[in-house]
Amino acid sequence: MIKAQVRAKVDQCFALGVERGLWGDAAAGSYAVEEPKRAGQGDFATNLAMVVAGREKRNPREIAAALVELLTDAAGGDSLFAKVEVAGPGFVNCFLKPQVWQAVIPEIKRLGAGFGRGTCGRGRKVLVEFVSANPTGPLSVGHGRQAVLGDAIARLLEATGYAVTREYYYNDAGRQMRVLGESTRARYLELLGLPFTFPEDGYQGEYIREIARALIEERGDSLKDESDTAPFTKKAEEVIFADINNTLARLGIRFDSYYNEHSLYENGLVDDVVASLREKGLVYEQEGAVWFKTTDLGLEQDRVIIKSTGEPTYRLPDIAYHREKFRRGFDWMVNVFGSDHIATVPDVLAGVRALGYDEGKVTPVIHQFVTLMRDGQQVKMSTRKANFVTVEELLDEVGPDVTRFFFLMRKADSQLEFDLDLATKQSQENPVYYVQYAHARLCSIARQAAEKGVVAGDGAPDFSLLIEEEEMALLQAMAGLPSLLENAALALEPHRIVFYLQDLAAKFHGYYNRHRIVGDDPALSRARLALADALRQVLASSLVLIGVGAPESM
RNA sequence: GCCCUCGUAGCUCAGGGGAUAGAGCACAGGAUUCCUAAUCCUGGAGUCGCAGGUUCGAUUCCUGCCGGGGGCACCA
Repeated sequence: MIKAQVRAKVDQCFALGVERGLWGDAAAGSYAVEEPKRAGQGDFATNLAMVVAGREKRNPREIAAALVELLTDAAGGDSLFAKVEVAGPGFVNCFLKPQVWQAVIPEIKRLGAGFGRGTCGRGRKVLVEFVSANPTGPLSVGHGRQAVLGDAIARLLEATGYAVTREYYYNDAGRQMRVLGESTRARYLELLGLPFTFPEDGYQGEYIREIARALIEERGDSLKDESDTAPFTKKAEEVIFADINNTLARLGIRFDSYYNEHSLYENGLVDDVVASLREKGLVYEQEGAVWFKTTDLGLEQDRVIIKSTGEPTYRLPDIAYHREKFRRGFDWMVNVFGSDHIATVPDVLAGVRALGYDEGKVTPVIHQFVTLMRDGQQVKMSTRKANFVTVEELLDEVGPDVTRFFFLMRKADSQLEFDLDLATKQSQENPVYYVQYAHARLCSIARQAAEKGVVAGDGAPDFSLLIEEEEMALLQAMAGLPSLLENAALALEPHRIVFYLQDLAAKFHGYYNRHRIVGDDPALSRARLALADALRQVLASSLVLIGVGAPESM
């Protein structure tokens, strides 16, 4: 990694300065090496001198000058640097020799799809829990965002050396499912022309009717006198789960495990949590309910964990579930969910802490809502009335690539406005096609070159011919993938990949329009072709990270 | 009332203790005898919500206020 090399050089010179008494070591670790935003400010810059000056009340530019001397001296003949200079209030700007950047091409060629991937996860086990929608209806666009976000986070972690498990947690018992069964029975009776009562808070979607219809086809009216809702619930769950999984499959999402809340009860793990908490004096009874004394754990109010009806609230199995995650040996647990569930976090973490586990290993990723825009108007959605837009419909309309890309265009914290007008555009300003087109264009160039008998691999391309401004910019952008990927993974922020792709595609399209890749000069053509091939690889690898296709032609 | 989150260009959003704050869309004009014009180039636009504080330096960190969203159930 080039940045790491520069960083190492700067660290080395900082230490050398300490050794020689040029400055103290108080600034160790608190200065930065970064890419300046502006052209002319070098490939990398460090604020070391300003940090030192701040601590020692000295003139930053003087310290910067001393640092420049060290960097140029210590560097010696085979230095990374072409030029190092003091700039602005005391920045030290480093200009790298072109060959340092040019060397990224053979590096990419050598590593192929592995370029950019890292090992900072060191094989640690991480559990990414997402979607976790109960099987009561089709996935809504909110679930869609979460599904895509969770999967992309999982991909980032895999690409940085973590052993990832994707898990879907669900509950197929309880009130919601009962209501689902009752709703299905009501539709069943309705379709048979029999008297029925639809539950007040029932599920009104058309999909319930379809399930009832399927039930009639299978079993006729044999269930008309059934007082138990179980057969209805069972059928509904079956159909809905199949539907959800089908939608997820269309998005390219596969789970490694489905964790059923019910199993926690069957194995006595829920009771066990209550017993453990009770032992620690964190549980008490009041008004027929069982309370968790979260105020003892620094929270504002105590919470009911078992209702007076004897049914646990969602908190209790959630705590038990999280304890199981720890027991299953995960080093890190990432929970992705919508901001409407934000309130559950502190209670569950308090439970985890109370049971003696390190809550620091649990990282919640909370995403804000999605609003759909069509014709400049917000599409009104209401789950209860079932006039919401499903992921399925979205996929029918714009396809999986656009769906995934758009859901990842914003950081999780931001509300996401999904512009259907833009998303359905088959051309021009649709950012998905913009990026994919760059990839397709590169493939096309390679095809054309092959026809003409020019191949990047012919002989050893002379990369020193790649000295155009646009070429340097592309090389630098490509070289930045490893650190970008690592940072995005650690921050659990896949949107950074989307911005990276758009930037890379823009740089390429600009380059393409200005310079001919396969031209009259064979040596230059080979070098540029090698650059194009590396770029194609980087685009493809980055697209894989967000689960979007890399078409070879469009 | 309390908690979380967001507030950056006309719109949608990146960025982030430092050097002239970015992109896309929208708008206006221009580019193709040549590797895909699903492309490129040029143009304008912002007191980075407001007010204090910390700092050599704040749009970035802290506090308060204002505004949008979400939450504060014996729903999940």
